[in-house]
Amino acid sequence: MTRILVVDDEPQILRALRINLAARHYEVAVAADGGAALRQAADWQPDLIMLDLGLPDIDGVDVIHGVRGWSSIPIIVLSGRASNQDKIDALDAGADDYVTKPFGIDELLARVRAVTRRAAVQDEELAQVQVGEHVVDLSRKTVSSGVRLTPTEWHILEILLRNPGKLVSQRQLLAEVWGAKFVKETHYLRQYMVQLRRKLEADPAHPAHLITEPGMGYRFMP
Amino acid sequence: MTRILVVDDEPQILRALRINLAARHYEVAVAADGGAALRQAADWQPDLIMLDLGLPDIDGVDVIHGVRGWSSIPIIVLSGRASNQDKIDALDAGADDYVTKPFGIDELLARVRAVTRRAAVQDEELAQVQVGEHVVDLSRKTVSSGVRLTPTEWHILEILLRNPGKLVSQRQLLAEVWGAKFVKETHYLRQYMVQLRRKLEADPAHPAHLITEPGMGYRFMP
DNA sequence: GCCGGTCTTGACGGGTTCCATACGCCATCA
DNA sequence: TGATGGCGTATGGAACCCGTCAAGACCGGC
Repeated sequence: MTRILVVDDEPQILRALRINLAARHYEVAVAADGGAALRQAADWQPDLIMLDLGLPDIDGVDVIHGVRGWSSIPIIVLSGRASNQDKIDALDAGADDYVTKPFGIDELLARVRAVTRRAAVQDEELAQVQVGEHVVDLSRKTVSSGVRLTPTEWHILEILLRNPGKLVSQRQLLAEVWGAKFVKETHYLRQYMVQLRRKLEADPAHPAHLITEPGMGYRFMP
Repeated sequence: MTRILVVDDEPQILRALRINLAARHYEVAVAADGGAALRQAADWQPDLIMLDLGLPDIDGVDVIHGVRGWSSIPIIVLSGRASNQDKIDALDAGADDYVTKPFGIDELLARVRAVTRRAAVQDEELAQVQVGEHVVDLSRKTVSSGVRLTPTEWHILEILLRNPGKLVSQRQLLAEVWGAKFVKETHYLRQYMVQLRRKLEADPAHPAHLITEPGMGYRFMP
């Protein structure tokens, strides 16, 4: 189910959007200011953000920057300001679409579908990945032959599998799984890479798919 | 260079868009009706399509369907019809954005950047450089034929490859890789240039791509 | 309160990478 | 022709990183 974070400081708009989106079977969370929005975006990991530019604490464009610093979640801007420069600033900051109030709910929903369409295509393609003898299903969180993974193991494996063939730095893995304060704790990774290889590799001592790049990071080889 | 196909039946709009886009260094092709648009899209392989809905031969939504049948090229719809249903139909047919005439050229350009941004991210990942017999992929941190590089080797090679044909001073290399305090330790560089040439050059004693400029620095020749 | 699974933390051996030193070659210039 | 400076190459030890084992801490369900 698609998770949408709605950010607006007007309670009645928040309420109207929540009801309309929930009726279309979206999962909805709300935030009333920029600080809450950034926190929610990080904690709740929405699939899309609807962002009003006129927030009480932080300027909307800065919220976009704040999110784009670590994520490429689609962002649709809702705004009362119809001026061209506002649109340009928001879009160039990293917004995916810009809708001017007042707007029809049906148009908004169509834009939501348009923006999420691409991301959905990519996710579906990545749903199942072959790792040696095993098939990993990322959306259903299952592995063939009854292999079971712990939450932390899933988290690490997902990051690696979403970047096939690409080097993923230890720093990035530690920051995404444990948080920014743990980027030096490389032995956490060593620990879990052993576990993953034991569960997925045919010969855990000589891994063929979960590869170490000494001094740099790890890599998933399809 | 980004290639944009502009589809509109009004010659003056076609002309205005062509001039404005060309001024921003986009490569532009035009089509005046739906048939020509579908042909051009297939033949010319644009990176983005700007599509007017009011075409003389085919309905704009059907043009979108025609393109989406075989491609996921980004499509921005330009339209005089401001009705909600038109927007919804176009977006659900597969358009990425919908702009209502009249529009500001700056807003349109911002939307072009927003729509092409995601595709651009994927293109960046094709940052491959040919070094003699080998192909170096900077984003994935891989070299063809199983050649492996250490972190320091990567660091030096990246700086050189990102400045193709340009002289990079020893001072700059030492400062970037080891820090400002090491700008005199030129023997570090000699050490690692040997290693890089051994791993990448066909004849390491007579390098063809990783060139020394005596007394000044090093240069990567494509 | 007990128990199983999971996550954190510590310690150790082996291998690789990095750094330091030494030496030979070559071009330039006196 | 000899001195000099910059460069390429070889080699050894130190530091670092990784994989592995093991044990304690934490957390949930029963």
